[in-house]
Amino acid sequence: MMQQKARITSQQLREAQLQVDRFAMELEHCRDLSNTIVHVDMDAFYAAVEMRDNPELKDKPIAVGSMSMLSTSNYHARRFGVRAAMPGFIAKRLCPHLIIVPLNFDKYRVVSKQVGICLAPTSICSWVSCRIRSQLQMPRQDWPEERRRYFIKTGNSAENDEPGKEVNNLSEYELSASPLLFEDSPPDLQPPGNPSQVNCKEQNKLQIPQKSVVFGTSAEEVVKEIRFRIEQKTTLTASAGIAPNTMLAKVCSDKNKPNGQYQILPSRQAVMEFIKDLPIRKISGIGKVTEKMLKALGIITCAELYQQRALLSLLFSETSWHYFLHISLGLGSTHLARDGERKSMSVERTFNEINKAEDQYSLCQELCSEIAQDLQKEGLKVFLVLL
DNA sequence: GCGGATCAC
DNA sequence: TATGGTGATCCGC
Repeated sequence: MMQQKARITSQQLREAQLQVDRFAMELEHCRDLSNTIVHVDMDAFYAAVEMRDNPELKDKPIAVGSMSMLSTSNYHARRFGVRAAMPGFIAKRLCPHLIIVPLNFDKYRVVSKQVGICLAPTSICSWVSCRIRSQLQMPRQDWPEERRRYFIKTGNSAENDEPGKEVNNLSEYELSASPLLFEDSPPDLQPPGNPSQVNCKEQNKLQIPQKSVVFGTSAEEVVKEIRFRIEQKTTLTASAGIAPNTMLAKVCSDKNKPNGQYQILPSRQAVMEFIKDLPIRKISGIGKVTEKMLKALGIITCAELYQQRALLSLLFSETSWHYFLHISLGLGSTHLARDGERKSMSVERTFNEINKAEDQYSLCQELCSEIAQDLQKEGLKVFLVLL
């Protein structure tokens, strides 16, 4: 490639520059800032689940996997350089006290579904992968304050509420208006009969709500609400990114990790400001090899990627330089469906098919019951309310 | 259409 | 002692 580069004449480069800039102008013309994409990412997911279920592991450096291969580590272990995809025996050398916990996929799957349910009532569309990365498209209309109010759990009652235990406690009101649509909602999360009783009197139980929170309706607030719901339901924390497209939202979700969120406001200027000094390696799709190739051309940041756009169009395939140009302009997908089909049952599929469907209601009903059945197989019980 | 390379997780 | 498994995409043949 370097030889190829050496053969490029300044004339060729000028022509390439014109062609690329024409294309860049078209892209700029089509820039869409009207969507809000949220990327939710669980913090050290497997390790967090293991720590939650075994308090002895708290405050200790742990990793999940085996002596041959680790899937992830907690933040304590990361201080020693212990990372995902690292062989366990090497991690042991870096951190002799490291505790390696074997994988429990069945457990992660259950928690994953729980997190998925936490997304549903705040969004119109979500997608949850088995590894718990999830993205969702908003916006929700303004809901009444009661619907955005939560009581904060106290004590240790947060973990592992048994599915189906609290069915009897569901009130008529909760079924229709509660943000919690699942059957196994802990009783202390029920909406207030009287919103003013913020500092609740004791009810001779430990798990009495003492404080309530109300989330706003901005994207930032909705995402805070989602993370709050996840933490209340699973005792695990999540980070999130909010941006006008999926590519940026994913990068953002990493920015204030763990247990934080970051938003790129929907303006061209905000996007460009964020992109400017961002190392290209942070972008999903740019791996070790591509990073190294571009580094050889003097490209580390997105701004440099843009500067070299003409050269890149001569050295790389069309798909590749188009991809690079999109990145350097801060452009990305503004919708979640990649193609028509996805294997896993998901709310996203529901959303896409509803959009196309002639008989929206009956299809929605059908797919919702499918989702419910799916979740029941995992031992979770849900109400799906068609509005 | 197939296999290799790259990438995400 | 010991460095994964799977699926997606792109590319060249």
